[in-house]
Amino acid sequence: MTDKDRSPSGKSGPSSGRDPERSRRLLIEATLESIARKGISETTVSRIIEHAGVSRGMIHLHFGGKDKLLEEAARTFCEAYYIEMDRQLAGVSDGPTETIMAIVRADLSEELLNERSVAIWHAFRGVARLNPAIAHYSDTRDARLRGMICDAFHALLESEGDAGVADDITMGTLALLEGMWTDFLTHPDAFSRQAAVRIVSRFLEAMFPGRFRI
Amino acid sequence: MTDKDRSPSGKSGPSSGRDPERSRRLLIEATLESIARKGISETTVSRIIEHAGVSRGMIHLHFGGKDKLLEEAARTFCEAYYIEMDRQLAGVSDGPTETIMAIVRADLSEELLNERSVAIWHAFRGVARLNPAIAHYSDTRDARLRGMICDAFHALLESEGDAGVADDITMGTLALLEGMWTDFLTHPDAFSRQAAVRIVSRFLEAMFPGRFRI
DNA sequence: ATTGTAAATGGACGATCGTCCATTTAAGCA
DNA sequence: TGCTTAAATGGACGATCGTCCATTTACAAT
Repeated sequence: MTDKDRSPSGKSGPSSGRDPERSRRLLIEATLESIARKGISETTVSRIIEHAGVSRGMIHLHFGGKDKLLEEAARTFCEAYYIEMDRQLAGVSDGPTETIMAIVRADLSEELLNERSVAIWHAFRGVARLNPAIAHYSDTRDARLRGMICDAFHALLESEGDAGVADDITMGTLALLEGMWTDFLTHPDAFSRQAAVRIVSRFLEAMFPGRFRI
Repeated sequence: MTDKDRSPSGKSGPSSGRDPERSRRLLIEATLESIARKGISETTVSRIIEHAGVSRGMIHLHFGGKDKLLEEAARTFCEAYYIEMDRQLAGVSDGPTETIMAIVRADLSEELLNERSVAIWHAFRGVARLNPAIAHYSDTRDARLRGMICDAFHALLESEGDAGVADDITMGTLALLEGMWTDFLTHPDAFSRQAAVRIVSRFLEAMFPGRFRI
C-alpha cells in the first residue's frame, strides 16, 4: 500500500477536504433529488449546488456543464435500477416461471417502484425524445432483461407455436409493467403493489394455464 | 340573424382582424406544436408567439400567463383524444368483444398514436406530478373509457369469477396500451401498430379463448 | 364623422438562467 | 518550510426568461 492510498476517500477527514469523487457523487445525488422533488424544469444550477452544498463552479469543473450532469444523473439512476434488479434476482434460478415472476415482483417492489423513482423516470422520459443521451437510458428495459424474459417464455412454450410468440408475450409483459409504473405515477395513493402483481399473474396464467397460479 | 353575427369569425376578413377566439386557438396550437417539436422546457413565450404569429402581450391578455396557457393546451390536447376516440367508436356497438377491440384499435391508430401525440403526452406526463392542473389531463384514460371496457369485460365474464376480475383485466388492458405508447416513444421506427394490436389480442384471447381470435 | 370599447401591440422591466474564470484553499512533495 | 498542483470557490457576465402596461389599432355604435 503506497502513500497514495491515504487518499481523501479514506474516512480520516470528517467532511471537508479534497475529494473530487465525493463532489461528483454529491452533485449527481442532488440533481436526482431535485428532479424528484421539483421537476426537471425547476432543477437549476443554483438549486443543485445548494442541495449538494458545493460551490457554483463545480458543475462546470466536474461535468463540463449542466447538460452533461443531467446525462450522468440519468446514467446513474438507470444503473441503480439494474443493480437493485440483479440483487433481487440473485437467489432465483429455478425455472422460467420463477424467473419471470421474480422479475415482475422486483420491478414492482418498493425498492424499484416508488414515488421518487417514478417521478424521476417520467421526468427523464419527458425530455428523452430531444436528448439522445438521456433517451438511451430511458429505454423500455434493456436488452439483457428483455432477453432473460424472452428466453424464459421460449422455454415455457417449448417447441409449439411460432417463433414470434415468445417475442410478443415478452413485449406484452414489459408493456404491462410500464403501464403499472404509469398508473403509480398518476394514482400514487390508490396504487396497490399486490394488485399489480396479481394482474400480471392473471394475464400470464391465462397464457400458460397452471404455470402462474395466483 | 342580427348584425352581431357579422362577427370576425365569418369568412369576410381574409386574415387580419379582431378575433379573440382565433388568437386563443392560434396560441394553443402553437404551444402544442412547440412542445411536440422542442419539448416543454424550450417552449418559451417568445417561441410560442413566434409560431402563432401574434404579439407578446397576447398570452397574458387571453390566458393570464404562460402557466394557464399550458394548462389550456393540455386540456385541448386531452379533449382531442376523446373526440377522435368517439369518432372511431361511433359505428361499433355489436358486443363486448367488438367494443374492446375497437377501443384498442383506436388507441393504437395513427390518428391517436403518432410521433406528435406521444411526444406531447409524455412531455405533459413529465411535469404532471408537480402541476395538478395538468395532472388531471394526464390521467390514464378517463373514467368513461375505463367504464366502457370494464362493462364489456363484465359481460364477457358473465357471472363466473370474482367481482374484481373484470376490474383487474380492465386495468391490465389499459396498462398494456400505456406500455405500447411508451414503446412507440422510445422506438418510433421499430414500432409496429399491427404487432401492438396482435399482442393485446394474444393476451385477451388467452383470457377469453375463442373471443379474440387473432 | 365622432366616440367608445376592446383587441392587439411591442418594448421595458427585474429576475433568473448557465457559463466561465480569476482567485483562494488544501494536500503532496522536495 | 516553501513549492507545485489540482480542487474548490463565488462573483461577474451576457442571454433569456415571463410579466406587465402604456400605447396603438380596428371595429361598432352614436
